[in-house]
Amino acid sequence: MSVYDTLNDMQRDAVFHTDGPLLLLAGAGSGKTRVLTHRIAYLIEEKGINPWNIMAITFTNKAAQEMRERVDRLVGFGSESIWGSTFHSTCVRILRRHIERLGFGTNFTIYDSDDQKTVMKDVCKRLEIDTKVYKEKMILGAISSAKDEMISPEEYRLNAGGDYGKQKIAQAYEEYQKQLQNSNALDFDDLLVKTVELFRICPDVLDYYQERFKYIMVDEYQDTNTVQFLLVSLLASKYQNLCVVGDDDQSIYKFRGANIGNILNFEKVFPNARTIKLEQNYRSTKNILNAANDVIRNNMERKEKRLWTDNDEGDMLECRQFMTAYEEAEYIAGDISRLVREGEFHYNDCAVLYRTNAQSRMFEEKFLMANIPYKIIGGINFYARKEVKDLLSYLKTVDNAKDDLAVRRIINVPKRGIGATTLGRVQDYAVERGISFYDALKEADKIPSIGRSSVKLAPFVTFIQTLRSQQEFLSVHELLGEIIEQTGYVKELEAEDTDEAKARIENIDELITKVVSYEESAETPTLSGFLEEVALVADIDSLDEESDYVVLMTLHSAKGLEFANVYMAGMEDGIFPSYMTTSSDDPSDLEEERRLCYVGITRAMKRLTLTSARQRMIRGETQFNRVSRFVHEIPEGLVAATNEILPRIKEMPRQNAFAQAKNAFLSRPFENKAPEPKKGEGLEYEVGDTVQHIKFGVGIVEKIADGGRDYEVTVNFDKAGVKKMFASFAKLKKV
DNA sequence: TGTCAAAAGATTTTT
DNA sequence: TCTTTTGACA
Repeated sequence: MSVYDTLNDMQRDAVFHTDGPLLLLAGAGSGKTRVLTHRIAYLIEEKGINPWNIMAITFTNKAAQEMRERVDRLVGFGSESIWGSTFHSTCVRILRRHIERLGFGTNFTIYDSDDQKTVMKDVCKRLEIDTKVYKEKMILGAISSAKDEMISPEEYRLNAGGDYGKQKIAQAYEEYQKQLQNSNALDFDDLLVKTVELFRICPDVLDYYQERFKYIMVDEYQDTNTVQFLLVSLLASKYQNLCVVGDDDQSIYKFRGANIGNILNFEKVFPNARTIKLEQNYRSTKNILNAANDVIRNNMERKEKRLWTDNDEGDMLECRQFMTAYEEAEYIAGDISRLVREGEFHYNDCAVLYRTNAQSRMFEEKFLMANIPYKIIGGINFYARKEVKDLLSYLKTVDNAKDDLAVRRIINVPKRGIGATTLGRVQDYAVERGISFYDALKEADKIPSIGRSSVKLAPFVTFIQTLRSQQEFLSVHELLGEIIEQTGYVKELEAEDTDEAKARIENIDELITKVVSYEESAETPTLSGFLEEVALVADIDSLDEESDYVVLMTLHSAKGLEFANVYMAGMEDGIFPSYMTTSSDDPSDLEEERRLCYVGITRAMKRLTLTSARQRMIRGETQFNRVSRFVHEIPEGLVAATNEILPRIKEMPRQNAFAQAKNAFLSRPFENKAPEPKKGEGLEYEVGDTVQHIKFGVGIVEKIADGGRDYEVTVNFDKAGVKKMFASFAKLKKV
């Protein structure tokens, strides 16, 4: 009996197929993590591969950590030398060693989206781009998409042709890259782009990593974009030992450049690739899985497959509509309280999933009132909060004074009486001489236009220089402490004495905790090391299964997780699927939403509740929404409770909203206004048969007529008399 | 240079 | 609705 005997045939196939390219199409809950960990274990134990030669790319840092732990349990050694991380952190690690070949310093900083926006604002000002016409965000979006496809500024300009707008973007793109280079900074996309560039320009470096990563595994492959694909194929091109795991039905990041072609064309790029499908689900009950299957079935662009499970039928799905989002949240809070009280679930078995982060607020409020421990994942990244970023900027300035953004962010925090005019003059001086902003500050007394303002700048420079000189004998948390002390940052907040200020102090305390725990866990803790770790953590990485709390997050964040008891909230047309996709003329947008719904449903192991509200406040306006079309795609037979709304109306809708409101009130779950044609399947009864109807009772079929898309059935009911109805709608059962 | 109020913008999802 | 940005004024 070996550990591999517990796998099913398909899984075992995948584990034993170690050499040559392998495409693993793994449905939701089909045990792909098990396959990956066993595969790694097999490589190490049976094939004698050095763990050092194995690379596993996962979607989050947490997933990588988990994988390592599980391999450790199987093999007992070597798991720590497996290279397991996300695409982004992999690239950072490589670039820290070799980026000098591309003209950057190895201590480059990583710009987050806030930083990007600041740079872009500056670029627009410099190029005199009217940001009312070309929004910074839109330009950045265009640049990001270009980078996803490895399009350089020059190429972008050439592709733009005579299009004035695109020419402008090309200009901005070029200038933006120049600015980043000057600041020795890379944005998220650059991490990938520069790594591919590095491999292309330096075959010796590529060769080194090809030798290093003889066995490569990529998880969540359906969400990789073109650059990521290039990166992987470059690395794998020598030994071809590449195993990618994905599920086209769970591709939910197209908006971020994910290229589903990476899955669909895998066999073309690697002609001798083997494909293995995992279709047995081990996670969910039959009812939940069937619901998921019936929803995803409506997508046209997909590889046909149907997951199955040996698990029990399980409970029916719950489906509830409420008057307001308020009541919806109250119900979910109450339901969780009840289930925990009755001992059926723990808090950490429960998750509330929603489409947009904004929806979390209501739940937070209700959970607080109901005394339910909870954790919200996502929203504003911890490290993006103002107070945290301020302090990090100090650390960054000490670490790498080329990071102009960090320097400029903190130069007047706390207030040092340094204004925009002075900063502009320093900036001009820096540009003139081709030196960094900070270096210009150091020479402030030599800048003639500044005059007496240089007196204000000097203490700042001295402060940073002092910290730098102390850096070698201070630990990171001592350094941070010094900054907080010297700047009086916390003192200032304490003086404010507002709830908001208190929350900020808490965040700062948490930052200190994070620094300390970094120093405890890292082998050789350094300032740069800490800053690097911080730049790439996702909120989801902080999720911990040990703590007993309910998790609240977006459907996107939920990918790859599972919970015994799942609530999908805000199941309303216009929310989910979002208004943007329902009004889009590209039907594939809606299909992505449906995949997101599929991801949501398949997170649930035992119990799934879908909720919606008839009226909901959005941006200060009351909206009336119908129950989501996705809910209608779930067969009635799988659902227990449906619409239990009491017809009480708290306030009359405004006149102009009346028609909209009427529509919403008229819509009920499961009353499909356009029933799915099920003609092809035929009917289980014919003329003369006795049938059962859910409402009208027993009757005899008198006539079946071809009604075009559906059959029109005439039935003479014992009690209700003769009725005409559509077959797929009436759901008649033969008795 | 700093403060306050008005105006604009946002809400689709994220490394 | 709530937050962020802008602009006027002290």
